[in-house]
Amino acid sequence: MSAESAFPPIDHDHGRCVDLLMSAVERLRAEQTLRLTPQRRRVLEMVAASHVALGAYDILARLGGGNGRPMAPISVYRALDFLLQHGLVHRVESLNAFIACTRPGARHDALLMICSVCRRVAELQSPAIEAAIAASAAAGHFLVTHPVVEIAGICRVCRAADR
Amino acid sequence: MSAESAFPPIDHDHGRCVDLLMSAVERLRAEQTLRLTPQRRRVLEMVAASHVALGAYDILARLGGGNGRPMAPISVYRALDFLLQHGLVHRVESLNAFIACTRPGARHDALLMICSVCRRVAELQSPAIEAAIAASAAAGHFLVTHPVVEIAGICRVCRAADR
DNA sequence: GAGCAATTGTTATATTGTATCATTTCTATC
DNA sequence: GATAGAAATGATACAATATAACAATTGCTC
Repeated sequence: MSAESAFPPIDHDHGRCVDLLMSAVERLRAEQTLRLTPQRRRVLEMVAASHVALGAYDILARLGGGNGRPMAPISVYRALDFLLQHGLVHRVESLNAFIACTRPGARHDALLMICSVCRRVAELQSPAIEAAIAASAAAGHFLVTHPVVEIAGICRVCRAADR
Repeated sequence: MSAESAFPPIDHDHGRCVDLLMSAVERLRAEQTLRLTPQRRRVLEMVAASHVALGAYDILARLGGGNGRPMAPISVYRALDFLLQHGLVHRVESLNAFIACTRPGARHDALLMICSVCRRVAELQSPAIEAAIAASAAAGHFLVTHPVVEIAGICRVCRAADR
């Protein structure tokens, strides 16, 4: 996702975002062993449907009236763990929340920008940041397993709206 | 703190680390309005005494037998908030925990490396990482207020011990 | 359809963090 | 030193996030 499209207008057609993600997931599923059960799919769709990071209990609340009785928290966490492991969602550590991955299939660490006004989270691509982290780590003989980069601030849309 | 000294030997003289921090804090306090009350000081010393990030409830447990009855959680959080605001500790988002700042006085965002083996956390200085983040943000017209960088991995000491 | 692994259900509980209002302590000023 | 306002702390309750443990079910393979 380019820097310019990272924070789309608030009222854009978000259905397209979801469709893009789900079709990417379909491709993955067709190719191989991705057991995307109905529950997992519902959680993924829920996360994908939001540009705002959702907490596990947000998801839980919105899934309530699905089939029968509401899911237990542990079930949501289990679904999220699965989705995390398969690179379909990212955990936002500084929010204790989750956001859909914009590049499913390409397993990667996430660089996130988090708008403190509209609360939306955008995924960023930056070889420069990754390289700088790798260089620092190497200098300290530190073996990187999972870099977390979460940049809090104000997105271009909210900055523009503030004038 | 240089990359080489970021993760000192496990058995180094950690008293020196604490002393260095506390004397830096003393200087701050002498210079100006830093109301370092006994409670706040005890929490700071507790955090400074550990290379491992401490959760609020860890601190709570260790402070128990101080004066009279144990502190309430809210008191620990209040002390931590104060210390955060004055740049004496950093919050480790991915651990829900806190680590002493190694450069008190110089208000700054923290770049952290977190060893998943020994659980120690080291603060890193890297203009390159900061510049790369600033550049990415600028490209996306994103106004950075608080960059979070927490690099999980294995420190040089634990890597060496693993051979 | 029998056996095994993976998933989900159920219940309970652990961990992390805040809200609210009362009380105490500190500081500045008279 | 008395005193009033601000800052800090105490006390109680509760909210929000996350996991443990074990039972039941589903799906896959033979």
